[in-house]
Amino acid sequence: MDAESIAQVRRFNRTVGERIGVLHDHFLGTDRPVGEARLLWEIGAEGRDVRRLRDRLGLDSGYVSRLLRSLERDGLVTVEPQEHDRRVRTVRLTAAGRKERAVLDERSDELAELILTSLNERQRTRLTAAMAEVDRLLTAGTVSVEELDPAHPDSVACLGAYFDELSERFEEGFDAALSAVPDAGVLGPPHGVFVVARLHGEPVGCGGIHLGGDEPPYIKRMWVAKSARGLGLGRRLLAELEAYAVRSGARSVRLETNGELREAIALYRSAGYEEVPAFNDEYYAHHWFEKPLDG
Amino acid sequence: MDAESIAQVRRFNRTVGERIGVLHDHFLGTDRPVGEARLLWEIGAEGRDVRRLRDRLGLDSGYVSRLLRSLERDGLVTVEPQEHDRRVRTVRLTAAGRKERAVLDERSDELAELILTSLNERQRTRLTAAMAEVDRLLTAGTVSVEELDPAHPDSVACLGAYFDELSERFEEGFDAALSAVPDAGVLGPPHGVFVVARLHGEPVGCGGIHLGGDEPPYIKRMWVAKSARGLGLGRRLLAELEAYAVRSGARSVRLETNGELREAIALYRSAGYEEVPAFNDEYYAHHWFEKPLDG
DNA sequence: TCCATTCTCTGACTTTAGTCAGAGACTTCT
DNA sequence: AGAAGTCTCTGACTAAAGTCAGAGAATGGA
Repeated sequence: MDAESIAQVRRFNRTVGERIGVLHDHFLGTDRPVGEARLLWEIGAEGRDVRRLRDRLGLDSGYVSRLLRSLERDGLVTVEPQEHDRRVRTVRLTAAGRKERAVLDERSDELAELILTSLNERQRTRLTAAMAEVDRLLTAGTVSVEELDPAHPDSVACLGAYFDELSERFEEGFDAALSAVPDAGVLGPPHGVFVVARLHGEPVGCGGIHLGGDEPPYIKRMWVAKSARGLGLGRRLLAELEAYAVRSGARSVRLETNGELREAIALYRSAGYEEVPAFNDEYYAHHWFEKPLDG
Repeated sequence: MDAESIAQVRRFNRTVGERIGVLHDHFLGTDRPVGEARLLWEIGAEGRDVRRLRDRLGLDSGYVSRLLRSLERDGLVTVEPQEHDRRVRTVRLTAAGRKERAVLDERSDELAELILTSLNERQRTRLTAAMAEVDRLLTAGTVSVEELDPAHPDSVACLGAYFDELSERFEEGFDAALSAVPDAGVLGPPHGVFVVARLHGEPVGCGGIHLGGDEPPYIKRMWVAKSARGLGLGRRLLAELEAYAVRSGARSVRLETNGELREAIALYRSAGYEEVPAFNDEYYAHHWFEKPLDG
């Protein structure tokens, strides 16, 4: 790693820590300890399971419990057992809690404004653009990719979201039953692998590969959630699947795609895929690609 | 302020807070409470007065005192009365203290590396570029500009640094005695104003304007420290001085500059200054400018 | 010289933030 | 049905972080 990059990151950490970190805690924590405020914020408008809260904030279970008790005493939240599993408890904001949360929300806005007001129009535009870039790239660094059973709830959630998106984007809609690999099962072990990307624990992308005897392996169901686009995640999932193919001794990989999916096509081309004649009769495919693997 | 900018700043605050803030404290605070570590860091290689430390970190005097006592017990710092004012005490790092500080330094590097390693080469370049931009603009937002007596030590420091820089940049050197406004005093009240820019309390830029009877006011001694360039500070100082001219009822302002000072010339042109025939006999001037003020 | 002010320190506190070891209610697996 | 495991909670702690009211030394100005 070159020293100049490291020095730049350090300068950034310092400036941002001073300018935002400090202000942030001061702003949020005026009426209420920071711990409680963070918790209140993290509960969200919909309510959340206690264990999720703990995970998200990385706190001890006893500690969270105590914080919740304190918020409950102040009438800001209610804690009730979940319908289906009465061990798990769900926290929900009361009307007062929502109000308090709205105050935090406002404070966040004020802080943001405070940062922007000292700049002129042009600087402001540049700052927000640069912040968006930093935000995107830092977020990209926290996405994890793991192999998962295609039947795992998170895999199923990804595939569902993918199919929904296809229905929306294809003029004729999308029916999984017409698609050549109707059962996602073949994408999992033993003849393949299915990977899921997570951001803060939430599944935000997936992809699978199937090893088919003498034929080159076949990549399918590549998807990235709208909220996680622009992070280079598609490329990363693709690389993961190709690496698996290489480990399995494959000399090339194949995939096909629909003409509507322009970003995907661009990704495949830029990742070294070449268009080839149709190698299957996938109903929704317009383009067939193959990439040689020299690993 | 538009909502989208605010939303972007908030997203940024959140991501950065999670990714850097949290890691930062964890990294620094492994052997030593965060408070002590921050203090140790802030003392710096040269030593620092206790009250400056307090100011910089925004802490209670009793608290700082206690932290220092703890660091002293561990043999990391020495605290001694200042030469000239024995009420003020100066903290200095011992050899052991410098060693401990070097460890913190290394941790900072490691944290920076950690952030970069999860990215590929291209993303890394983009990230550091964007960070530099954010850093610059956030810093720009904390620079304050105030009117100051030209004889104030900070004004004198700026002018000294300015003259040193001119000596370096002009092939023939620079001698203030040959310059048309030899006494900076005329730039202060009652016939003018002298402004100094500060970043974290340190003077980093200056400029003065002199109202000369029937002639248009005359801007002189505009300077920005190397460490503070790229923040749009020159433009800001200029605007400040022009605003003063407007308040004084002037219809235009004038200035002259040396051909070596290319950034300055570019700034003047882009700020609306037009080159005019020489209106004085400043020894070091090559270009004379005037800008109409319609305020 | 005296008085107001500045600066740092000490003692006596409080509040936050967090850890750890169970206990008890509930689910899931066999 | 019984055992093993999950999830949340309580009690009993500790360490860190910070506040507040003086006390005491030193300084600057009238």
